[in-house]
This record gives sequence, structure tokens and C-alpha cells, in this order.
Amino acid sequence: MAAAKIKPTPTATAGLRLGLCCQFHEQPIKFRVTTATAMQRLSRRQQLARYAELCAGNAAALLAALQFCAAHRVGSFRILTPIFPVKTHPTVGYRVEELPSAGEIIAQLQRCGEFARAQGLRTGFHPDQFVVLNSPDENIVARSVADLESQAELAEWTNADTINIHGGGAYGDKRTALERFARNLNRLSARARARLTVENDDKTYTPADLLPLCQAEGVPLVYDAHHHRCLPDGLTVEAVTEAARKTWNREPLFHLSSPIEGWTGPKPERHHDYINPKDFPAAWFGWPVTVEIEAKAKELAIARLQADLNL
DNA sequence: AGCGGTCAAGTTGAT
DNA sequence: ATCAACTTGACCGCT
Repeated sequence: MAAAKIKPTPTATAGLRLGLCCQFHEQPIKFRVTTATAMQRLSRRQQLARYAELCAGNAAALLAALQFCAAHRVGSFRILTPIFPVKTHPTVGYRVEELPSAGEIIAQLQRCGEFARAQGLRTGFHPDQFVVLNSPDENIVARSVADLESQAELAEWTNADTINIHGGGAYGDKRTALERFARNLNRLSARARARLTVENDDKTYTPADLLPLCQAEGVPLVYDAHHHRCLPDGLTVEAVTEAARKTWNREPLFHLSSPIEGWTGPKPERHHDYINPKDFPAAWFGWPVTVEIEAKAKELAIARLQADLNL
């Protein structure tokens, strides 16, 4: 496979870019999904017809989502994993090429990619928790690689430059587990490998755990400040920010959320509807960075944060 | 039309 | 042992 090339997203205005994750709170832009169980009841022909309907609708919704972002100074959009529902399922999954009207669906995704590029919008993927690159179980790794490859194909069409995952499990020995992560990077195609990023989580892998991997393997660190506060490692926000920046060969991508009942509440890892501007790290101002906003009120949370930060 | 059960998959830690 | 949490409610069959 030819080496994939990622075009850095043009930065319309140098500085802060807020990003919306996956869906809307009030806007009538809806992505539709289905389940493997429901599809198993259908014939293959009926399945493919249903998938084509859902995928075409979701590709259209994606363009609407990007248009909303462009119109409201939302600088990036995280594309939801099930935009092509059940795609990598072992028995009822499908390849895009199998779908009736596959050409139109792909063309619509490419239209999204062109729109994003023209508008200076950034897009990315965040595969769910079942994608674990460092599992000791070969089957899990194989399925994870397949999932990453599937999303890499979608990412190429939509001009998305990140596919972000967590470190995975510790299995009692983080060092060995991270070595396995590094080794399994070699199983990815160029287009998946060039987009892969890793994010610190709130249970297992801190920035201090991941930075050596990121530096050695050229995997950018998606620094999640909320997770870092839930699972600290002795490093300051400033230090991690600076180290994480250096792992990026393009504009860095960070995550931000606020705890639902405050930092002293019973479950600080749960996300609030909005962002408390006091949770926005001062170290993230003054240079080009994408900050994905993980808040349940979605576009409303971004609008409020834009106002609070005087953006 | 409204309601309740269900949804592919991994890993961890709280209960 | 079970379950919630993770990026998040939506679909489907039944009444």
C-alpha cells in the first residue's frame, strides 16, 4: 500500500478550535443506527438494502453537521463510530462496496471531506472501548485492527486526520502491555497508522505512562485534562501540555470536560452538560489547538463556552 | 402512539 | 458476582 499522506487541516484563524462530539442536543441533525440482532432477522439482500438506507442518511446528516459547525464557528467534528452501523460485525457486517448505491454513498462522504477542507474544519474518529490494540488475546487484537482499518477507509473519504483510541488494559503489567501496543502498530496499514492517536484514560494509562510510547513510536498524544485530573501522575497540566504538543506533527487535539457534580462530588469522572470555564487549562491558550468538548449539552455547551471565553 | 426490553465487542473498579 | 462507566440513547416488537 502506498504511504498515506495526511493534509494538515488549514487553520483559518490561528488559535483555539472547539470541537463537537458525535451528535447534537437541540439541532435536528440525527444519525440513525441499527443492531446486529435486528439485522440477523433479515435476508442478506434486505440487510444490504437497510444498511444502504442508513449509511446514505448518515452521510447526508454528516454534511449537515459539518455545515452547522462551519456556520457556528465550531472548528471540528468527531464522527460517530456507528455512522456505518454494524459494519465490522463478524456475521452481519458488510463492506461499503457491497451496498446498493455504494458509489453515491462514497461520493457523499467525499463531499463531506471536501467541504471540511474548504471550510478549514477538522474531523476525526474515536473508536469505542472494544478496540484494544494491546490485548494479550490475539482475536481481540485482530478484530481491533480490522475496526481501525474500517475507520481508516472512512477517514480517507471524509478527510479525517485522527483515529483516537485509549491505551487498553494493563493486564497486571503496564510496561509489557505498552510494548504489545507498540508492536501491534506494525499491523496497521499506512493510512490507519498515520491517523492513529492515543489518549490518556481515567482508570489505567496516564500521560506519564503514554508519553514514552508516543515519543518512541510517533503516535500523537490526545491529552484529556479531565481524565488526567481523575487519574493524576504527578505531572502538571503545563508539563503534559508541552510534552503532548511535541508528539504532534500537525495541530494537536486535546479533550476537555467538566465533572457532573464538581470535582468533590461522588463521581467526578462523569461528564457535565456544560463546561466550567475554570476547567479550561490556561496553558491551552495562545497557539493552534483543537479542543474537543465532551459535554452532554453538545452544541449548546460549545456556544456557552465560546461566550465564556470570549471567542 | 406509547412503553419496555434490548443492544457485538473489552477492561476496570465500585458495590 | 454483578454492574456501571467509557464518546451516547435509539431501535424494535409489543400492546
